[in-house]
Amino acid sequence: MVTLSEENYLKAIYHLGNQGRDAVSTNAIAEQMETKASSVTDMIKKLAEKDLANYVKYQGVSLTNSGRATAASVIRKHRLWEVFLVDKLNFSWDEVHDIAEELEHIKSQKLIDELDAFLQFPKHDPHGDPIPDKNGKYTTIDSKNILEIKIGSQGILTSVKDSSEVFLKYLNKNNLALGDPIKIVDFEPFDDSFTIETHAKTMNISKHVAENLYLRVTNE
Amino acid sequence: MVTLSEENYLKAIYHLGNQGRDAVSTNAIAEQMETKASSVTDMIKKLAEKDLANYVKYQGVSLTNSGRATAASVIRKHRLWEVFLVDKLNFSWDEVHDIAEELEHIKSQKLIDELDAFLQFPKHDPHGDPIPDKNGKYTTIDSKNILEIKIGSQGILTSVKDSSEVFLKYLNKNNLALGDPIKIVDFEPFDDSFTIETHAKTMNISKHVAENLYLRVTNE
DNA sequence: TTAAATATTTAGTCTTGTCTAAAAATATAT
DNA sequence: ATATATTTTTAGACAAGACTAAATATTTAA
Repeated sequence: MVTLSEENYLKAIYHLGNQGRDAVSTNAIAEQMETKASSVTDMIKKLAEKDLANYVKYQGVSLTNSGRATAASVIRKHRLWEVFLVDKLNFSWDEVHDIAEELEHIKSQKLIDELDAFLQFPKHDPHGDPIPDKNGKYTTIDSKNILEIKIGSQGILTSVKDSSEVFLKYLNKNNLALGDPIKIVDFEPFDDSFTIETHAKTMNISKHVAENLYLRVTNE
Repeated sequence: MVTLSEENYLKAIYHLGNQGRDAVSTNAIAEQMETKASSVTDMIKKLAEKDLANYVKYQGVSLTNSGRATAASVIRKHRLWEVFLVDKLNFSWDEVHDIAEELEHIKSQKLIDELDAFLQFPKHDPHGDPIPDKNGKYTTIDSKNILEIKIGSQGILTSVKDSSEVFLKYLNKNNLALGDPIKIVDFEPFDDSFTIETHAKTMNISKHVAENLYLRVTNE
């Protein structure tokens, strides 16, 4: 039996270290989970005890196959519930994260299978993140963030890295949504900002915004 | 902030004592919640401290308006989620209770409002129990259990008192479902059993079954 | 290659919710 | 009306999960 708190730690380790394969530091987990390093050490020991994590003192932690499967399952549930909230219950993409954080811990295999079918087996959540299948596998779209794309290229906005409410509301305000075509028009070295063109509008975005927007490049 | 455990105690008190208005004994709560009387005493003190319950030592506990509203809200969520599981996700009525016990604690007013609308504002859950509205109010159907109904009367099965899996599976096996017309054909004083007629079939049911079936009498 | 800085772990404490065993109050029965 | 039984509360303990402060490793820099 995996507790709610253990599931949250597994998720953090999964996200921080290449799906939990790489060793992740105690401090990195503490920061991600907004908790103290000593609490992390305590929990890591419990995860190792349950064979969910590989732990060597002072050397960080990685996930076992079992831990990775559990983490992927929680993430699958989180993202499916997000799709449900947006597609069926009229939530917007900036409102769903916190509720999905609760729903992801509901324990029922049939529930998640039926929900998946009800939503017609979506492949991505409302922020463009891939939804793992029952075996934890998912296909990643070949997309790059704007910092990595050549000036003059065009692409389709496929996902956002930061899913926080404040960032998503910024995108709403500027009429940017997943699926929008975007062209990288210019780069300004003084402040590392970009000029992009979308729909009919041309706008300037900061480096901080640019690195959170991922495009599937269609035209370079 | 009301914790998950507090919500469960409020629900128990609500169910045991006329929507929490009557004083309920410590032992009754302990039995309902499958816990120990000493644990109940501890929790009751916390509920009283938070002004969710009225508590006088050795005299039982009842709910305050605030406690009653919280309990009704949890029950509302439980029953709406049950409708969701049955109507949208192909669950049968004997599979939904345990999952709804988890879902009822998800905290989001918008979630429950939107779910209610998505389900088209259902008035009853899959077991015929009424769903409280946003203010905790609900209308009860005028129904009676079979022990209270005259021999020869007919009615429609509107709800079941026991929602346990084992009882519901018994009803499934015997092709009894909410909405079915039922006629009380005979009573056998030797073992307090009843003969009932439903659809084309005549069957015998024990007293224990009879007292868990509620009918809206149509014809006496 | 040591000294200083940083990261991690340990030890001890706290809160929540539970438990057992004992004490106290209430209810029941002779 | 008093002894017995039952119910309820109290006292003390425990597990999970978190925290602070102190100790120990590891990393970085002079």
